[in-house]
Amino acid sequence: MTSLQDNLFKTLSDPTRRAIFERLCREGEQTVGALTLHAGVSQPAVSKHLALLRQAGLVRDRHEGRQTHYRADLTALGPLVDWAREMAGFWEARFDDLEDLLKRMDQ
Amino acid sequence: MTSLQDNLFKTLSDPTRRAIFERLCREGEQTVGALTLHAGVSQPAVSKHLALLRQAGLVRDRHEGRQTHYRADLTALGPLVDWAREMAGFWEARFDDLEDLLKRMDQ
DNA sequence: TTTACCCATAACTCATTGGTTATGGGTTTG
DNA sequence: CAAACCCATAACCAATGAGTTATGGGTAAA
Repeated sequence: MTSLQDNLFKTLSDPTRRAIFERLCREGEQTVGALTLHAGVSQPAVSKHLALLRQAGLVRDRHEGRQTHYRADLTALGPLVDWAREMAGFWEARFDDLEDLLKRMDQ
Repeated sequence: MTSLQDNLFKTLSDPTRRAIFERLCREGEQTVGALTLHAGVSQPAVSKHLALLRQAGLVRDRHEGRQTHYRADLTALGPLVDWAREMAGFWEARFDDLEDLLKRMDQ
């Protein structure tokens, strides 16, 4: 019964972890060390966050020598957007005044 | 420092709570009692979930006699969708930068 | 080879939180 | 008025999880 959204929401609900993901989105591939410099927590903490992000499919890792490079995988956000769209769909079927949200989602 | 997304992700990360929200999206306004029937947890648990959903702006309540009606407010999902779009935007921007750079290197 | 470095895992602590039962305020019903 | 009902809050408990320090495996550097 554990849905796809479960892992995504849980994984992104922690601010530190989400910040790591955001940084990977903004600045592209980063090593664990580089991420640790700006994370505000210890290196093991960063490693654990990265492991969870990887388990959720939000990042991929690449080993090069003694360092590991991580990069964001945006396609994993699909189910999240789909979920929001589905919820909006149910809602829109009943009422009609959220043009605002739908516009932002449809673009 | 606590962003808008913080509350949204945290609030939606619990499966029971998200199921309550989804039900309100699907079936419209519901009383606490009706929600409790399908929530699989006790009535106080449902009340606490609803309080958190309300705090996140995801639901609104309406008092009528001795029962309280809750309904979903989808506009609260806006920041979540915006965030996903922003992340995808960063990703595309980097990609464009790369293409731009490669193009300049070619000539 | 020895040393230094990068990262992941283990072991543990502490705070958070989702669950429970108990209870009370407010509202209908008998 | 009395009783039943709906919901929210209080108080408590157990599990989860995010953080730490310690450590080890693997790779580059001296």
